[in-house]
Amino acid sequence: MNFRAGQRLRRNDDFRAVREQGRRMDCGAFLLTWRTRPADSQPSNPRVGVVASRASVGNAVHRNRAKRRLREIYRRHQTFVPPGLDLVLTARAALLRLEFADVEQRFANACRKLMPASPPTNG
RNA sequence: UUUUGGGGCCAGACCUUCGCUCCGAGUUCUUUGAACAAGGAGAGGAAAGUCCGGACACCAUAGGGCAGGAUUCCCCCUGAAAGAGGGGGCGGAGCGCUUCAAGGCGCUUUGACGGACAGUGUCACAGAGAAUAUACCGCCGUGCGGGCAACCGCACGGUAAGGGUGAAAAGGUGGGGUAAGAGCCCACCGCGCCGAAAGCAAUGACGGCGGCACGAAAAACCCAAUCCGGUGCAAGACUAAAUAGGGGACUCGGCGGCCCGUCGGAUAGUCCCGGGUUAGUCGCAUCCCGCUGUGUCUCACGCAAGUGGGGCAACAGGGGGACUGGUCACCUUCGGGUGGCUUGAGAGAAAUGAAGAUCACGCCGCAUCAAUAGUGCGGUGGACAGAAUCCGGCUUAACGGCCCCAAAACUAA
RNA sequence: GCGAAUGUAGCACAAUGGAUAGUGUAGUAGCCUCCGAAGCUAUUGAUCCCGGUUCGACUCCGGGCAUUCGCA
Repeated sequence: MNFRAGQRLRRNDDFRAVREQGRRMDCGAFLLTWRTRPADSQPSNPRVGVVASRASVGNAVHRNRAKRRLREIYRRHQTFVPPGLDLVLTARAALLRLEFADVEQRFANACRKLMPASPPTNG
């Protein structure tokens, strides 16, 4: 199960679009934000961006660690995410205190709710 | 053996499965190019803070002066340089010994360690007096008055010994001297000046002279000496794409604190409004060797420009070697060795991760044992912290372990 | 990453190196009022931290911490 740079959000515009037009779900350890890409771009694999701020997580070591855990969880469960979606995972303070399996379970539950949803797009 | 202080080193090891970044033999797609991929490499002692110093890049050709900033420079050594490191000298503080005391000697520790007769300013409160010293109490003398007297009061003088105030009271201690006192005189000490053994030097054993003339603070302004052009890899270079050859205002400008000087030139420059691009590549990666060039130091020749010799190694180029990891071949006393080839973290919303197992280590509990140790079982812990242009320092953070040195205490011989 | 600036009561600001660090507002208690508001009186509360210079530090100097800002 690969997870290359092409599957990640790399532009500031992408992050801003997800944050302004997307829907949110609080999963305790992290905040899940998602948005369907516009119809003109061909439907492809979902993309994801990971955010861990210094204020909520801590110093550089903890920020890197939080992002690695979120990336690893997404890598294992990316088949649950429908195509054509952009996700943003924002780390919360509790992320590094919880067990890895616990956080993994929370992401799987969130993806199950994600399936039937049809998030609004601004045409 | 324990404790304390100082210095140095390490920052658990190994295996399995999946994954990330870079390099990539090679394979496929008949090419430009794209996809897949064996294999290899992949965080620190502080990568941190960004406090100093450089390299490198651009801005003027980086020149002179002023302004501004930094440092102290008491000396020697190391270093490319440094608010860098090491050693010494000098001073402060503490402790011990000694002295009547001042002081001296030893040990430890510490010092942003030039200058307070170049100048300006400050020293609150308290206190009589705080920098041209000062007479409140006290001490002493003379005169007058009172009292039998001891003595008391007043006035005029002398006096810095004593009290008291303060952070600090204008050399200290002892003796002589005096009406009482005072470097007024003497001895020792301190201080200043001169000479000087020794030492590369700072410094200075020791000797002589001066009777004291020199309060603190320059981390107040300042003065002296030395150094510094500015900006920082988001420096900067190149390629591609896109938009526009707009509108308005002003003027010689480049010029970065200012001036001189210098350079360029109206098809010029600055500012504002509006519009567009904000994509990619390079910069961007081990260490050593002086071969060539740059730079720098030095010696010889020369009036000079310069020429020649030698030293240093920060930068550019080229060559060679070493080390780390890997691999292949050979040898082997099975510890390893020799040779060939290859590699040297380099991201860009930013790679080194996730899960599991074993061993070693620390701590806790239980069992075994008379007790400790040891052994067994179970639990638990591993900090501080993540490269972002590179290098030399400084500072700060932190769990634990090992080694060395010094001091003290205890035990044994 | 590189480079700057600022830290004083809960909040907004003062203080030449020298009394017990002030002012407004907020808080608490009391007075006033039928009850509140306003007003009056009293009171609590602070120099970001650690060192150094000085007789004496919010102030001067050094180191740390925190916050804010700028640069393609």
